[in-house]
Amino acid sequence: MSKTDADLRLAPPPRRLQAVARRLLAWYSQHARDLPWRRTRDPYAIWISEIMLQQTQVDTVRPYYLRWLAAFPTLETLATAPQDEVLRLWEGLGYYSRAHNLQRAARQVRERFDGRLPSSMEDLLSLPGIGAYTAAAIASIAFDRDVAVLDGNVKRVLARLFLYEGDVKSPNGMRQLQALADRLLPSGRASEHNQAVMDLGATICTPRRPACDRCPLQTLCEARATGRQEVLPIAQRRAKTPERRADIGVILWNDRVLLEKRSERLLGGLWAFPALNATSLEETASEAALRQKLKALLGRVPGEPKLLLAEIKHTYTHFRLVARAWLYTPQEPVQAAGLGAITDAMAWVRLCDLAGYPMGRVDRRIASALLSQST
DNA sequence: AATCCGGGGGT
DNA sequence: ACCCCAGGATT
Repeated sequence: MSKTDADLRLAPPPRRLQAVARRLLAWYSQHARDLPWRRTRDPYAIWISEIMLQQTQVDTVRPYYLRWLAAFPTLETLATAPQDEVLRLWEGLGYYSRAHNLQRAARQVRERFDGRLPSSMEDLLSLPGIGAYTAAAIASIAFDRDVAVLDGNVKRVLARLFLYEGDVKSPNGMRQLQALADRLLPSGRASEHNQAVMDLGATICTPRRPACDRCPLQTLCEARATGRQEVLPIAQRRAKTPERRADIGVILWNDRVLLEKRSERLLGGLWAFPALNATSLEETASEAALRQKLKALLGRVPGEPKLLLAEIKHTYTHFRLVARAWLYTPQEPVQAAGLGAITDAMAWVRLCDLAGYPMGRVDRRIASALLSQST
């Protein structure tokens, strides 16, 4: 294995690490944020918060966390909840596999660990949805284990503090920084220490325009000393997202609309209006092609679209979607053929019940447009 | 190692 | 328009 120049410099002496850790704890004792999941020692509640906080900011998570704990106060209530209810409470947070994995893990904990969340890294890592970061966070915060977390905040703080100029998102960068985080961890104080580094990254050592003048580590920071705090950490840029188009069918029959339950990985388990997605980047989806799909679903043609209900642009992680939602109001009864095709993955849903069906952003906005239009 | 997976917030 | 976020799973 070859080490890069960036790696070679990443070996601060123990004395300096100690000084950093000491100042961090002192700062945290005065400036810790008051967060709902810091008012509990319940491992289940801490687990929920950590899953919600994956790739999601504190202010976004806060209301979801409170609502979730009210609906599912214990691991047992989560394990036995209907999937639609779990997804409904997750709706809007994104990365819906997190919600699926939470419930799968809750059921595994019931079977394998007597209903109590395990405290060892090995057992935590064996649960779905729990990776290196989350296992370390739960082990340290809920169980006071001496393990160091490494998340986006920690990577940024360490890269600046110790002038790490490698790619912090590469496997090698992760390895180097995890080793450094491990060395920095003061024994017996993992919970406070980990949260201190993350709070510092979230409030002082921010991605842009860090507030070095308020930083407890300003005199110990190599990036600050060399004026590099705005350019570190270095991470590879993501490619530009392509654009895709879709035509979406809103079939209104009496006071009901047809929904499908998605089985794809994207938005899996959520309900959606029947859609025809363009298969290639250049191809334009068309209302005519959508009508063919709807005919297959209904067993008959849905008729001409009554109107273009909405045009919605939405950005996902890897593409931008431009979607047109067409409203169809078939005159002939569709239930004879339609209900024959109804499975667990399809439903004719009353307009007043739409809120109870978990959906992604695009379909929820279509549902809102439909509700405001039909009143 | 690269790609997929959402949605919101900040600049 | 672009980057970031208390990342993990899959290929």
